[in-house]
Amino acid sequence: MLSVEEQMQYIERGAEEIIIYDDLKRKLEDSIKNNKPLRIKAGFDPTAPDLHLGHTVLIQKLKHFQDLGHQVIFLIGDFTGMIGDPSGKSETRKALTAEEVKKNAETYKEQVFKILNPEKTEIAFNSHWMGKMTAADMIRLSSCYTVARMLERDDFTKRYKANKAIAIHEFLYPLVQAYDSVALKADVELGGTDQKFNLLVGREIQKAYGQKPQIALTMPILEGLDGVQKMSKSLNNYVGITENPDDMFGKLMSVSDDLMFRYMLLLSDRSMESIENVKSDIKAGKLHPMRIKKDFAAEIVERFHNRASAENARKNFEKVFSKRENPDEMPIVEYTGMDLLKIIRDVKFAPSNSEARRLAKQGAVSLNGEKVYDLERIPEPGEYVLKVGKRKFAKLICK
RNA sequence: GGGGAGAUACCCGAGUGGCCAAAGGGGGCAGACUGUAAAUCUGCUGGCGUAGCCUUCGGAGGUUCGAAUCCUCCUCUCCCCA
Repeated sequence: MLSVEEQMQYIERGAEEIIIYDDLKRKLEDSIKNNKPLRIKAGFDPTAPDLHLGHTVLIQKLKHFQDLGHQVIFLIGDFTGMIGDPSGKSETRKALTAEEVKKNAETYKEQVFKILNPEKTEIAFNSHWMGKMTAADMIRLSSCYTVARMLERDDFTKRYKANKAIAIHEFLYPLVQAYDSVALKADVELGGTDQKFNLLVGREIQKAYGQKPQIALTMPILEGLDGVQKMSKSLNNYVGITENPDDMFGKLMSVSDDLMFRYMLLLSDRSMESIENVKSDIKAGKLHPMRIKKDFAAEIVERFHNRASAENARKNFEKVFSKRENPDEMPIVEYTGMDLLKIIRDVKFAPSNSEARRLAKQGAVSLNGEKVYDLERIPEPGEYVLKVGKRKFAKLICK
């Protein structure tokens, strides 16, 4: 086992904040002394089973702990998921059934184990203990925390001040999450910076239940492809880890140069130093940012797929976007006597006729490279490449 | 329990009887430019057989030639007082 200092160095890397730093050292010391691994908890919401790169920031940190020989606990918040959380700015989350949760959990495992070692990972569902909790238990739990302290949470304060609704059960969620730490006897809980409050509540509740408070370790929130808002599925600015190589590569290439460095810091294993070097080389004109970006995109694709598909994605990208050629592979569709409008609708290149007409009007529709404005037209029999917008291609066979 | 304010398209938000498919911004999409960068510029952004028609302004009724706008009831949210 590595020394405390060595472990700390590894743990600290990329972390936003560690509360309380010195306590973590102490826990590590004890762990070494007693040859007892620390219990590292991270919770995930089962409502969105598709993980994206934003989640992987946290999962990689879990992996670091795992590499150091600690016990990683992957907690699935199925209890909360089954209740459904109508809060927040995003649309109402619907309550999930037990089956859905189970299915989502399976998907989760599949994805997470691309990074974590399944043999060494403990998977927990909070319904195991939350489901058994009685109303009396819940009230007892609630009594451990005050409204004033609850309102310290940033988003609660904001919504409160902005006269937005806060439902009572939203106050309960942090408590439930905190109680998970009690049930799991967590030594450390990981979360994004947006989880800081909840992680801290965990400390308080653990104390109230006679446990030593966990260490709260926060990781930065990864910005989405827009570079401003956090990466999330609902904002559609994400790169899913199960996406196909071409999309993954393309999305990573569409990112701004500044964001690329940020991604490198949080998603790659490159050292801070090497990232700084690349940055200054680009500034000095020694390196072309596009080259670096391609290498980086390939690196990520390789992690979730393999080397061959990463290289293939790079080639496809260069072909379609750099050289403006057609991709090697595209869906083949066959029609007889159908006009373009219907064809475009049929291949789902446009969600409505109006939208298809709009696209044509704007010069976004082309057949064999020639722009088409009249969608009523029925193509002569033959083979065409139909292109709509920048990235929708189909091989069209008309009879 | 009492009093008041409010619910508008993906989001924010203007609109208080016809000129409203509904200003403006954000987002999104498309085109130009490029490194598919970013930034910028331009256009589009409910649906349909695009002439014109149909459905939309929390929900249900009503008044009116005509309602997002007026009335009644309902649902939900916020504020103040208790």
